[in-house]
Amino acid sequence: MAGGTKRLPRAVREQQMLDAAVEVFSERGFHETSMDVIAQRAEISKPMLYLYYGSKDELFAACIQREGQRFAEAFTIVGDPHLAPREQLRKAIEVFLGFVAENRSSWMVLYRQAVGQQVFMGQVQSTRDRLIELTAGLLEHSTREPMPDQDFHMMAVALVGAGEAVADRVAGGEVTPDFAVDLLESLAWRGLSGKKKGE
Amino acid sequence: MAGGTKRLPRAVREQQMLDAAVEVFSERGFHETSMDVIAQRAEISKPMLYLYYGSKDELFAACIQREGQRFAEAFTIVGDPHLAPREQLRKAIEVFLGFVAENRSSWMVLYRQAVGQQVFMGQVQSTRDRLIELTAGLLEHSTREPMPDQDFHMMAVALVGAGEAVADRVAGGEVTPDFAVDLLESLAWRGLSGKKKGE
Amino acid sequence: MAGGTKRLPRAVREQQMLDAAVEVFSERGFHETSMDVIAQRAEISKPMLYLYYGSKDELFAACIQREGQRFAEAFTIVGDPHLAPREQLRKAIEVFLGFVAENRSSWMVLYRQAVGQQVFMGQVQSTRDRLIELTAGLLEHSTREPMPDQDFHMMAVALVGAGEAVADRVAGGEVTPDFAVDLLESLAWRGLSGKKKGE
Amino acid sequence: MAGGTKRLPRAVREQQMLDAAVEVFSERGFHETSMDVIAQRAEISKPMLYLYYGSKDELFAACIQREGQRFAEAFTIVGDPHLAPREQLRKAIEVFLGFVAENRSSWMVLYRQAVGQQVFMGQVQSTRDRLIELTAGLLEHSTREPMPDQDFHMMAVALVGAGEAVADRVAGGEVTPDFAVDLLESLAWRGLSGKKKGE
DNA sequence: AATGAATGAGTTTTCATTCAT
DNA sequence: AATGAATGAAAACTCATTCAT
Repeated sequence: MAGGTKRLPRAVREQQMLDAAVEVFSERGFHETSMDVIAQRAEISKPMLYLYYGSKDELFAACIQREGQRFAEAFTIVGDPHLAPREQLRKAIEVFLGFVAENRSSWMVLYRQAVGQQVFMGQVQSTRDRLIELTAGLLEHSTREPMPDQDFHMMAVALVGAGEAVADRVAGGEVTPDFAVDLLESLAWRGLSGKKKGE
Repeated sequence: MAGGTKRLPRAVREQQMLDAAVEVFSERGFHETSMDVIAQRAEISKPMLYLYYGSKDELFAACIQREGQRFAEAFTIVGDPHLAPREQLRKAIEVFLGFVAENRSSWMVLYRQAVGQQVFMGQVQSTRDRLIELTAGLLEHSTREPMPDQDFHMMAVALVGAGEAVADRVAGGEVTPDFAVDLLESLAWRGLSGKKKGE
Repeated sequence: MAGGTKRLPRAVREQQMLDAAVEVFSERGFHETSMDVIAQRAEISKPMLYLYYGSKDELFAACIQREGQRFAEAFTIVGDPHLAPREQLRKAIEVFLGFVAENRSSWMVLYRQAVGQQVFMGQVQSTRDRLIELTAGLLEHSTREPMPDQDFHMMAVALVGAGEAVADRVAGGEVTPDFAVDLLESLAWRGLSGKKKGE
Repeated sequence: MAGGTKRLPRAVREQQMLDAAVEVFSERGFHETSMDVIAQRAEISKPMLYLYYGSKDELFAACIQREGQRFAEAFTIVGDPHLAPREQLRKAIEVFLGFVAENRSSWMVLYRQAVGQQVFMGQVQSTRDRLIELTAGLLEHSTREPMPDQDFHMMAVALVGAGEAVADRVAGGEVTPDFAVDLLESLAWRGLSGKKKGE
């Protein structure tokens, strides 16, 4: 009878909770965040959190999961076979940095939070691996240079690493996504030898 | 039977403690590590830890500090003016990955641990920044392409990011340092356009 | 076997905890009392104490607060304007010593505990000050002697001090409240010059 | 050979330590004071403290002891049989408040510190008792009113209580010793009925 | 005579987690 | 379906106290 005790369908509640969790985790970090605070933010009681997610770890995992999902989905467009591989690579970089720029508070921080929590490293790595494989594939189709797969893979590792580093700066507002895209693309294709600003 | 409860001079104990701390922190992560465990590993009592380092945070900071120091020192060789800038860059990459390969359990993990602990980000960033500036300088002297400083800086950010990503793989034993050095150098100079294995 | 682990409404538990806390603090003193012991005495778990009161200091403050409150309330009767000032003063002394006699284990000891704990001195002094002002007012209206306010105030300080000292003896069972009331009243009015027992 | 390690005769060291201890205890309170700090202040090592005083409690006891002694000694003058009893009482009040005024940082605080530490209450009480007996004796010889000893004793309790309360104000600088002496003497002899300022 | 080095034993405090309603 | 009430378990930190030199 008292106000505020709504009966909501499960799916809605779940999202409401994840929203709150992502928010708080991203603001304060995993360990600094207590279940109390998440419950408060989600405007539900702690037992509800446990009913739906079982434990703090599982809740955090669910957060990474969902955000990773959204991230991955952003890349579906890249596979467009109408585009030349080079175009696809550029597109991929755009999508990546674009996503980061628009979701800094949620994804970037979750990402940076999850890294360093041994327990979740696996999940992060798996999201990252998907990105690396995607990149490796694009590289392979974009160049005539014949290289062993292994090389493409490691090159993709390096490029994604570069991308993440730059993404941090984008998220921090230190560079514009546009500038960063050019820079990364240029790095990928020509390294220092051919970088020409704005070209 | 265990190593003996000797009276050691302060300086020695300090290092002994840091050794243990670096070890445990690197194995379990900052939050998952209790002072109790560090004390056990160092074969001393908890109060000593506090006597010497004041708090868990300060102890961890001291770890980062020392390892960062060692890391930085490894680079002193790079400044050698007898070498051409390109040689210097290659040398720097070698040093970087070499250090990581030989200190995986301590530095790499500390590095990865410290990131994501808001409080220590500053310290990590400052070590990283030194590396970035060093790199930016090398880039600037290695190319004839005229670019704004800002561009060199961001390019260095990207390269260091790539280096860190590759370093993770080196630390994980997935690639040899040699291979990784070639790859990074190649990326830096020619990007994909000119990568030729073993060249 | 022990009193039962029931779910009690907040307000009830709060009092239960304060009761236990006052008891233990009064028996052992502030510093000698651990939260563990209070929790045991209250038959609840330590986290509850923290949930309700936040910290040991705050809990102790709450104790002083509540007991000070009860003490102050005992004096409401004194303000009765139907009584002559002299009657009021006597009444006040009666109330004061009566309260102490009946609440020795809680108030007197808290009072004596709180003094000497720098942090809580303020709170004690403020309760004491109320008493002093009350007394000063009564003195002022009870005598024809014109004196500066300052004098009444300091005289009240002295009388309250005398009252506290005697109260200690009352609390210790060394004198009866009745005897003590006569003595204090006599001291207040005539000093040694006119003390006549039972007059 | 290094400076500062003097060999001092036992008696000197003892006083040096007590001086430091009284100082620190009075500044910070018993529980808030650590042996470390006392040792530092005394410019000796902690083991010395233990060698000389055995334990923190014993050290504090020694502090009270010494200060109580000094206090008691101040009263030797009072016993002067050349003076009339009334004069002696006035003198006693003067001595008491004078002592407090000049030793506030040491004695007053120790006094206020010791009260409330159950363990030392006994010692404080015994110093206080000496004062009360002294006072009771003076009262008995100062008045013609015949009263049971018990009455004199309790009257002395009250007066000493008043004295202590006023002493606090003197120590706090809220009143001058002179004013306070008049007030207390007046209270003792005439109560409110006859107080005449400056008379 | 004197001390730097070392610790056992507690204390407060904080959470993730679960009943009982 | 939902929650206020409750706790077990552990972590950081402190201090009086004692060796070994």
